[in-house]
Amino acid sequence: MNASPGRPLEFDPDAALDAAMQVFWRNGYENTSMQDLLEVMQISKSSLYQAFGGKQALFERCMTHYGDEMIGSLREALQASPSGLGFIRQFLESVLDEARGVCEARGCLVLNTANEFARRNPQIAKAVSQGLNRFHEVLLAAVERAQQEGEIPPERNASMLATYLVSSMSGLKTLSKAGVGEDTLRGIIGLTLKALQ
Amino acid sequence: MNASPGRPLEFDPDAALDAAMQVFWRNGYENTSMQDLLEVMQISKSSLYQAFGGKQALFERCMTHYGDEMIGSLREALQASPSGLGFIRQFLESVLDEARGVCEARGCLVLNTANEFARRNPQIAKAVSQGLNRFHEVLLAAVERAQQEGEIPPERNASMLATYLVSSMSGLKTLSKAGVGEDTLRGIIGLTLKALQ
DNA sequence: CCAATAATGGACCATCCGGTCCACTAACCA
DNA sequence: TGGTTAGTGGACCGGATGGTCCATTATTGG
Repeated sequence: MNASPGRPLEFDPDAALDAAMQVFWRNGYENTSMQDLLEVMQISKSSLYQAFGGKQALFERCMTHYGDEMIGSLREALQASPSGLGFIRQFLESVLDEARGVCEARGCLVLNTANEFARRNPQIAKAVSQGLNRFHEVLLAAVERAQQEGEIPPERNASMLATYLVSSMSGLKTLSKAGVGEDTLRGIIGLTLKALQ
Repeated sequence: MNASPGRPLEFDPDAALDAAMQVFWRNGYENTSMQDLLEVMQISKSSLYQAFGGKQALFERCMTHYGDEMIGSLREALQASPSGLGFIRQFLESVLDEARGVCEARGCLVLNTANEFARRNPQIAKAVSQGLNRFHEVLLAAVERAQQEGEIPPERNASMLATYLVSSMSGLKTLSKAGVGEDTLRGIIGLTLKALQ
């Protein structure tokens, strides 16, 4: 009764979704064509429409998928981290990998999308907003933990600091994309961390 | 001998360039079509290619034009401002206009372009880098003036602080595009200003 | 008035866009 | 084995894309 009647899928929907996410992440929405998607997803156009509905619907699922993956690994990193502030530093310093060329400077899918669409598309604006909130949640937990651990003064507004960190990360990602060097990014990170005190 | 032989231009190249810049600024490069450009520039396609060479060449000139305009008015504002730090506050708070709906949330053309192209297009990457440097120059002057006026400790690295301000502005613009509210943006600005001390 | 020069409008181009449709095929159940 | 269900490949769609080309028009200097 688990197996549905009829011909089974010839591809792994999760793998296809992940592949699509990677392309959207690298190139943005407008700059990713159907053909690009079909190539990396290893799928025929019919299957894409059958399984995901269309380009924008697929994109929205990619946004959610991105959030799931990112927030998941961030939560793990926070739990594994010896200190809340250490996690925050590690979070900010992850941008250095891009500058060092360890990985592509493709930024963050949520922030990229915020920049590409602004508020022109309400549906996507909502997805962006949700994505941002999820990042905020994790950072809020990290700030509160750092406060309990005495690394951030307890009287500071934790939610505000979490938002500040999102904003800082956004700026760092953009400057990284603009080709700003590792040392400069390090300096900004230092200033940002000092602002938490 | 000043007048060139042949038929004279029927349009004002500066006005056309400015109109093109506005559209690119609002919609980004990929999301601006030739038709969009022709409409706002009030020009025929031949004239556009004749006068500007093509879409990308026009875009690069728009980037420069944007820098000229922005840096010019920022310099004026800095000179007119009663204090260096006051100018910096005013600079950061300009993002609130977008959140309040006073003007469109179209961000900053240079930062938008950094996000849209990353480093995929070397020519445009160079234009972005130049644009960023020009902003850095003005902010550096503002920080140094604030230091002379005793509003920022003289031992702080002025260039680093200027870069930090560029990064902060970038984050603010992105969050504004993402629909973050005015009060939240105000909070981030407060934290950013405190980091200068 | 007549070449020479140069801007203009608009036709035209191949290509790609996202999306639809349908004949074909593969798996399930009876 | 036969009928039902559903995924797949590929042809096809109208429209938009950025870009080219040329005949026409307007202005110059001689």
